[in-house]
Amino acid sequence: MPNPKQPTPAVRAAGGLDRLWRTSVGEDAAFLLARANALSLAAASEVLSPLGLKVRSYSVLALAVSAERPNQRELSEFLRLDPSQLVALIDELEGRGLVRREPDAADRRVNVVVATDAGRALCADARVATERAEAAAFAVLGDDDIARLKEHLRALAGAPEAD
Amino acid sequence: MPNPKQPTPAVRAAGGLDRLWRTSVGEDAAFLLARANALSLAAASEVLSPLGLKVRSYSVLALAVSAERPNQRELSEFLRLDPSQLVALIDELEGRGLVRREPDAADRRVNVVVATDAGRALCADARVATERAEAAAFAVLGDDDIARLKEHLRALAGAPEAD
DNA sequence: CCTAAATCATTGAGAAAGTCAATGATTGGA
DNA sequence: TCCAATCATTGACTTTCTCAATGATTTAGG
Repeated sequence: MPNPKQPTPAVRAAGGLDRLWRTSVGEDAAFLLARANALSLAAASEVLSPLGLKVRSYSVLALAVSAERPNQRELSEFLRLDPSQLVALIDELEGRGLVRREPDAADRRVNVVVATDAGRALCADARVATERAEAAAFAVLGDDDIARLKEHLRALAGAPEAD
Repeated sequence: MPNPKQPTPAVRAAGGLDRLWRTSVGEDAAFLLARANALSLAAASEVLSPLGLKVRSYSVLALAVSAERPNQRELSEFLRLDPSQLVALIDELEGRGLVRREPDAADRRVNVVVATDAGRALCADARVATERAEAAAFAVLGDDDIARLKEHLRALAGAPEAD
């Protein structure tokens, strides 16, 4: 039996990365957040790609589907994207007929981004796909853990207090 | 008093983005994760930049400081970076004398990445800076909420079970 | 042994994403 | 009416991501 004090080459080869988890980095909340995010992002990307969507374009589409009629600046701020990235994103969605730029009646500088019927349909599909993927990614946690986690993330993410 | 049924232009102009939080996107765990991560990343970047570090290089440095003597493949897997990105990252740290590539005695293909004394010193500074920033970013949560959140994130991030 | 397949670090190229400054149209306030 | 601010857009530039290919080395099978 190998000496457990020093990790043997065999241990290092096996499952393998556990010893790095024991470093300070593995305790760092920012790192955990980044890693969890990377995994969830990868899971979502995978199920969205057959629909011709990326996580980014899906976020825009989903907000365009909502009744809130967001404009580009609001999307930019909410999604933390540069306004110029929004332009490209919306150009692409609009080119595919999923979304429309509607001039704001009250302010002609502003474009409101609205989903078309095709956009709504695709968004619905995308939503069931990502919800399934999300459920799988979060399956390591129990339902009330997930609920608690979401509450905490909402607070961190700067969501307004629940009414 | 304006009719609360329809958001008035005044409301939309004010704090402003609350109504987007009420969409399905604002309930999506993946979105919350992404947004919380973006904020924590921005906070860390800000305090690291005066030290000449980015979040990426700090992660590598912190792991190089640990006693675990990670090699490049392990760093790549743990940090979810392409091996080629590690090369560039380590080149830069090594050029600044913060880190050293040591040939692995047991396998000559492998480089172990170890921090120099200068690297340890800088990492210590960076650590207090990021810990302070992290504390500020997580201050909206109470201490035991933070502990719970970290547990959940560890599970999501694929950390091994605690012993 | 010896060869074949696999692994590690590296290079390089091209796509995607992020950052920033400048512009034209429009609005709102002094 | 004029001036500063705001919105969407463009363009340039940097950084990051993703992939395929390579040389050195190790491992496994015959």
